[in-house]
Amino acid sequence: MRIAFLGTPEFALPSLEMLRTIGHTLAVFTQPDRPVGRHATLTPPPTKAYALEHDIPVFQFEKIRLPEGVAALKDFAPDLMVTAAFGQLLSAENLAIPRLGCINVHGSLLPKYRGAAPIQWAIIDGETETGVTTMMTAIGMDTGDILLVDQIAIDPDETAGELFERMAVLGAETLRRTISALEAGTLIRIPQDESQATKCPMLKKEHGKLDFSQSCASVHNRVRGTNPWPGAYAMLGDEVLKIHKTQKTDHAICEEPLGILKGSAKSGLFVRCADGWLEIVELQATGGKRMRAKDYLLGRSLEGKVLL
RNA sequence: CGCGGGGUAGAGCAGUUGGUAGCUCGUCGGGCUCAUAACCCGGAGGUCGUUGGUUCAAGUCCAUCCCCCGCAA
Repeated sequence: MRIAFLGTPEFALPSLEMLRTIGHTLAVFTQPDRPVGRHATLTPPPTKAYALEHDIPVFQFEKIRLPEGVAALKDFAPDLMVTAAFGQLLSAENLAIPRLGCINVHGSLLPKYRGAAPIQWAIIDGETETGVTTMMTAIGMDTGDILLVDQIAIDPDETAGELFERMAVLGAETLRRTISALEAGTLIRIPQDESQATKCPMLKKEHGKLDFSQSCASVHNRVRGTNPWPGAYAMLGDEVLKIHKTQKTDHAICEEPLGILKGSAKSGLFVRCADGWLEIVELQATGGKRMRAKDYLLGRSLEGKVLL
């Protein structure tokens, strides 16, 4: 088949690779190169880099809904369109181009966690299970009919980055099964139950701000759900302290103020949350490298200081 | 040339007005203890990121380059 692949970040790579390996004729449509890093170096999206390596034609549009995007799609004349973390909304005109329609790979058990960062939000919310859903792309935000679903368990200490990798691989498998069912004519479309639908917002920097008036579990989930991006943090005086990794403890609590720190290079670093002490395992001070909290404490003490 | 912090022992840091480099941990050896994230004694380990300059003397001042990181995007 001729397949137009619309995807941008790492999450889309395993799916793209799967399609190439199977031997479909591909074209990649992705976001324009973006400035990245301290010197704002213009960087191509991962799917573009992959496509270039494998001689797959690449098209980049700010908005594929606009006439040039539509024209490019029509020009490629795809049988099928596949989207995976594309990052742009499609128009009815876009969707009408491929004869077999458009399939989306989404990182949640729809209709829950519609939106931009379903994997992270599932972890932040403390979910123990999530999954990949393939669906017929519709005009709304992840509202199309469900095709296939694969569930996956979330490890209690798993970070969003780790789950991302596993789900990207799973997503490719779910997509493979979906397409082969499509070719076999055995796909069943199941409308989403709107009453069960939830939407999650795009993740912003502020979503990484920790709140120690919450439970240890909530703070821990926030830390792993925002790792590696945007990263969890708290204020230590007027400096930002990034917190990369935490661990639950069973330390007894008294009347300590929330957010207060205790510990040493030997024992480790602990912060007081609503219902207990949470160990801070890895952190990063402003201007410093990411390091184990115990290493950080070799050079300076945080005993009695308070995180806000 | 977007703003800013930093490169000193294996690790994390300190180093005051320029004058033979310190702290905590680890490590090695010895001791003590029922035991310990315990304690005591002793040792090894650094041409202080690069290159050049100022000076009787530079980790410390100046210049340059390399590398790491936070913010912003």
